[in-house]
Amino acid sequence: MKGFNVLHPMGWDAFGLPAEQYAIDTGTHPSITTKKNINTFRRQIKMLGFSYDWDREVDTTDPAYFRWTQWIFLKLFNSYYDPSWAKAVDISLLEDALAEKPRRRSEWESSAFLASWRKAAQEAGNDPQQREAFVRKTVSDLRLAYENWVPVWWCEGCKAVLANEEVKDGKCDRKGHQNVVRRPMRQWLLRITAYADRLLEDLKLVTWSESIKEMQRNWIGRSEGAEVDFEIAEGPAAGQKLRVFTTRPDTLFGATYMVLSPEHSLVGKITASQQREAVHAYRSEAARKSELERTSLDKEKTGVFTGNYAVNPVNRDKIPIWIADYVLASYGTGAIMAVPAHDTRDFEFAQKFNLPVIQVVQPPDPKVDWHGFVDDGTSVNSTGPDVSITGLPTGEAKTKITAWLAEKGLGKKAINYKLRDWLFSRQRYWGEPIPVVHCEKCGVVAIPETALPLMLPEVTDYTPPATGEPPLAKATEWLNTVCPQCGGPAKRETNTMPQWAGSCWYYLRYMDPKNSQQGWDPAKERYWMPVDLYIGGAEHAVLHLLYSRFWHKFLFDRGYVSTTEPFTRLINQGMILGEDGQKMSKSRGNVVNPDSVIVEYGADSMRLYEMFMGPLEAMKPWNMQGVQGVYRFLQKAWRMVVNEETGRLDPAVRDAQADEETLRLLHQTIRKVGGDVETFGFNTAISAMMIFVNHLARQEVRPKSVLESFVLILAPFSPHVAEELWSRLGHNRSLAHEPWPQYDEELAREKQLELAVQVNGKVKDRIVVAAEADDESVKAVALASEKVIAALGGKTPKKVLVVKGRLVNIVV
RNA sequence: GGCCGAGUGGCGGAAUGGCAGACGCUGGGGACUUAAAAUCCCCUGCCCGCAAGGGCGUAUGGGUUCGAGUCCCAUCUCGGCCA
Repeated sequence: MKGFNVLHPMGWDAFGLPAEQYAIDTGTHPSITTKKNINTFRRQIKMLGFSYDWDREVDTTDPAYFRWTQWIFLKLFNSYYDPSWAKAVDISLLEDALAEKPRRRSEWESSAFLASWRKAAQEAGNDPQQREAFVRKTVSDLRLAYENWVPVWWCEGCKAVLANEEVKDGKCDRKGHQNVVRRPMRQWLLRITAYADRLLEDLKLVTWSESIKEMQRNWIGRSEGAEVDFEIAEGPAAGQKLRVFTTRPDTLFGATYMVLSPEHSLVGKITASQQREAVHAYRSEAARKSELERTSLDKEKTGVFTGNYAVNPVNRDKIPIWIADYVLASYGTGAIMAVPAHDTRDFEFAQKFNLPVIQVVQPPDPKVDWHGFVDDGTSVNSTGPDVSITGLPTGEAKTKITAWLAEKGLGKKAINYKLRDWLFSRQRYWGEPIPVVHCEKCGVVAIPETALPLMLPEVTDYTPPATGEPPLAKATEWLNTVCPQCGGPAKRETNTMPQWAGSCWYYLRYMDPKNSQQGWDPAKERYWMPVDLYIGGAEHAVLHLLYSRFWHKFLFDRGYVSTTEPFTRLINQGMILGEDGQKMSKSRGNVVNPDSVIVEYGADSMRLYEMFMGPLEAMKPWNMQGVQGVYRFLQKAWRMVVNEETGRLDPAVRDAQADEETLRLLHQTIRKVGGDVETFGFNTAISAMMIFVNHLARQEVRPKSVLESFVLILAPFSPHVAEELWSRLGHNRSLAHEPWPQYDEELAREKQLELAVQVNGKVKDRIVVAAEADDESVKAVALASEKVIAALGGKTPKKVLVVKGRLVNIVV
């Protein structure tokens, strides 16, 4: 109606566990269940009359779709991240550089990153075989999609690996299974950490709510500090370096012990024999706990002494090395220097195990206790044989000690992120197959793009083998294949992609959904991108939205998209709760089924009520009586036009001139509704339309032109009723082709205004003045009011304030 | 524990620093009807008062301002995310 070309699509992100679980339980192929559910959702959505462009419908489980998900995976597999250029680059450049191929020499010579790897390759030796092995390892280590053995959450109940975010309170968040343990497995990972800084930086380019941005910042968790090397003091590992990350290098002199995470690779080597048993027992205990349990502040601290010591580089002190589960292998280096005086967790731990606490920071306020003081202050007791930071404020102390460490080769400035690489494989059937094979001779080999889509094998048994291998391992015919590189025997990758994969790029497919030659046509991409408005639940704040941004930036680097960010504006619609104010759930029995609401009140009432309930972003409870309310409004709007007795146009509807008041209200309503739509204030837009209908329904003459304008502004909210009224008003073309009504500022203007008159801020009277009256005459009318004179009680006003169109305040 | 957000009638919620409670629901009264539903009209924040009228009110306490639901400080409660 406003003449914009709007792409308003709908699609289905349909890979995932529920359909697979159902398949395991019933033997029904997940694609059948998925199709059935899609059909139900589509029917319900169509019933509500949303004007989605169904020609653009996508389904992430459709081979014509996931072919391109797999294609993006291959692009990731065939790229490395070049920090000196801060972008992803085709892996062939790395290969050429390491092999010193003349091809693209000037290109690879200009990368400092490639230069350092070339140097490493030269140092690997001159033996061609050694050299080749080094190149091969380096190339596979630097890919953006890579394999690694990682301790992952293994759910005994699901027989599947869970992502960190699927484990809540040490339980499986999907099915509530209790038996979740850490276990190392071969996994695929995507190097999202390479993009950490850009994902952080570019948040300033998008119009999202501050809270969502903040969640992403916290999730990425960038912190600046230093890496410091301590030396192992005793045993066979003596002299080896134990690296820690700390955000507080200024507190190094207060380090009284060290803590390794139980999983740390050095634990075995450094543990003294008399402590071996205790350490082993503690490690297996820790494997069962979730990070939440382990790092919770109110939890009683636990830990075991390894029997070994480390040397503090700043003062040569020998300090004991412990292991404790409050240190996580996945954060920093998996080891910390403990400064109990100025870290809450270290302090608790030291108290419990009677470890020394040394003050090294003086709080700015001398009344504040330094025990457990974690903020900035002034360094004290921080003088060693070679360096001193005593007397320096925290900021300067950090800089000085870090510079000293770097100079002595004992450490360096470092930035650490909480963000981990994205665990990108699942041991499941119902997901996109990862398009690589494992060849005995060539290792991991990507299948050629022309062989995509790589289909899932048809199977009858969806249960995973108890070995922990994915279900696809059972499909032997599919599994055994030939290597695309050497033609020898090879096995297909049996892991599938996680549910997030398909939804990472679906917005791009909407722009060109039927293209069989490419994922999307670059010209169409340039025309439509970026997504102007993205509406979704806040539950996607960190995962989907971060993954999607990561893929988009990667595609940008490789030249496949033209924008650095995919979603310009993001709005999080609030959740609708059940009538009891609780989250809707089958078990609570408070679920509202749209089908039955539509049968009783119609689709327009359902739509209108959802918009009228309150602000779009707020969480709000459903209320059937509220539906009844908007239903009444629609009925009234209907009767304003159609006579219920005759079923024809009401006699009050005439080709008449509208009176001044009606016309004014109409133009005010058009203005209000139009403005509210821009700001997503649907609830107040509907309220304005209610006021309009309440007025017009009372009129004995209802000018047809006024009704027509009203029906047009009602249409986006209540399309079915509006179309029908439009037709009853004598039109035989859909109103969707009509222009949005314009309002006339002059006609919308009030001619007379009622102003409040306050004496010392309290309302004493109301006066009516002409809208264009100047301040002086308004003042005069206000001061002439009897009630005002009475309230003044003979006193002379000190000041009289006139607020245009609002009120007069008389100060005495 | 940290970060973010929010606290307004019986309920959902309105309110560019300018008349708090728009609009809707609920409840009450009335009209129409044999009756009911639907519809229409009136009332509906709390307290005092027969009334006219007055007082108090946006979680709590303070502050800025002619004027604060709105801005600032502190506290409490709830929600979300993280640990």
